[in-house]
Amino acid sequence: MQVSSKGKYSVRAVLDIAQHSEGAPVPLAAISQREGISLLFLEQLFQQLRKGSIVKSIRGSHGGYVLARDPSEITIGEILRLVESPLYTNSCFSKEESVDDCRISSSCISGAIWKQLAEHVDNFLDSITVADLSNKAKPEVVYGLRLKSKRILADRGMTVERPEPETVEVA
Amino acid sequence: MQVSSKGKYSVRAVLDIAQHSEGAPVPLAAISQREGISLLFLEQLFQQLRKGSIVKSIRGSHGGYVLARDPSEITIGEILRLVESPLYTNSCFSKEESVDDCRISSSCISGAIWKQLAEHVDNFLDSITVADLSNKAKPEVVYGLRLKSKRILADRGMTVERPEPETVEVA
DNA sequence: AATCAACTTGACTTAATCAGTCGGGTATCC
DNA sequence: GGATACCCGACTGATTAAGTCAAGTTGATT
Repeated sequence: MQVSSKGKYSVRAVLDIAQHSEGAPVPLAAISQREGISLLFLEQLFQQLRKGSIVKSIRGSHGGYVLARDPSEITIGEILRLVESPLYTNSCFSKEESVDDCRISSSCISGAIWKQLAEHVDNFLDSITVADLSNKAKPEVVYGLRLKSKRILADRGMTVERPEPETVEVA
Repeated sequence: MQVSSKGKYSVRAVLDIAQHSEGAPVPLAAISQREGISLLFLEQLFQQLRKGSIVKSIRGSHGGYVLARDPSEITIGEILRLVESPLYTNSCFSKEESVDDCRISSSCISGAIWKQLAEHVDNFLDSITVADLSNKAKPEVVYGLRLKSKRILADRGMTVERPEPETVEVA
C-alpha cells in the first residue's frame, strides 16, 4: 500500500505549475529541472493529466502547460486517480447470487473494508485542492495543510476533522 | 496505491480464525480450504502475524493458530502494518537544514500530504477491530461496518464519522 | 518410542508492475 | 524554416509480489 512516484510526481508537477505560472504556459523542461523529474517521464504523465483535463497544453515555441481550471477546483484526489491504479476494485467472486450465497466466507466481509477505505481516502484527498497547497497565496497555511472548506464535505454528508491545526513536521 | 493480497489475505485469515475457532486452535489447512488461499502462502503470512502477536501458534497434532488477544483488541490496521509496506516513508532530501532550505520546491509541501494521508488511513483502519467484523457476534453489523467506539478515536483527539449507518453494497 | 499433523525457515521461481527511455512524430512561434 | 515544445506508442531493465519447494523441528497422540 503505497503512493507510486507517478502519483507523487504528478502532484508535485501540478503544484509546480500553480506556483510558477503567471498565466503563461510552463514548459516541462522547467518543471523537470526544478523538481528533478525526468523530462521523458513527465511527458508521459502529462498525457494523462491533459486527458483528465487537469492541465491544458499549448504547443509550439514558448508553449507548455497551464492549469485547465482554477487551482481551487482541482483536487489532489483527481490528480491521483488519473495516474494511480485504483485503491478499490471489486473482487467478490459471487456475481449474481445473493450476498448470503457468497462462497468464500470472510472475503466479502473484509472486502467491504477496502471499499470503505477507498471512499475514505478519496474523501480526504478530494478535500485538498491545489490552491490549498499553493503557498503562493498563503505560505503559512502550506505546512498546516488546512483542509478545504468543510462545507464541501458536508455536502457529501461527510465530516473529516483533524485534531488541531498543528504544524506538520516536514523532515 | 493498492492493498496487496498479502494484506487482504491476512485480514481474511485472521477473521476466519475469529469466526471458526471455539477456543480451539485452527489449522492453516482449514483456513486454506475455506478461504481459497495457498497453504504455503498462509504459512508465510502467519509467521509475521505471530511475531506481531496477532496470533499464537499451537504446535503438534490438533494444533493450529488462535488469536493472541481478544478480537476487540486486534485492529485491522495492526494486521496490515505487519504485512504491508508502509504507506508513508519520509522522502525529503534536505536532512539537517531548515525547512526553507529544502531544494526541491514542491516536494516537501506535497510530502506533507502523504504523511497526513498515512495518518488518516491508519486512524481509519485502527478504528475497526476484528470483533467488529466477526459476524458471529452480530451478523447484522458486518455489512454496515460499524466503527469501533468513537471514544477510542476521541482519545486520540480524532473524529471519524460516517454519513449514515447505510448498508455497504457487497457486489 | 513411533508416528503424524502441524509449524519453521530460507531459498527459489515466475509473473506483473513500475520507473524510466527511445524514436519518431506534429504543432507553433519567430 | 528552424527552434521549441508537445504528442504518441513501443520498449526495457529493475524491483517487487505472489506463490512454491525442500528440508527441517516440535509436540500430541497412540
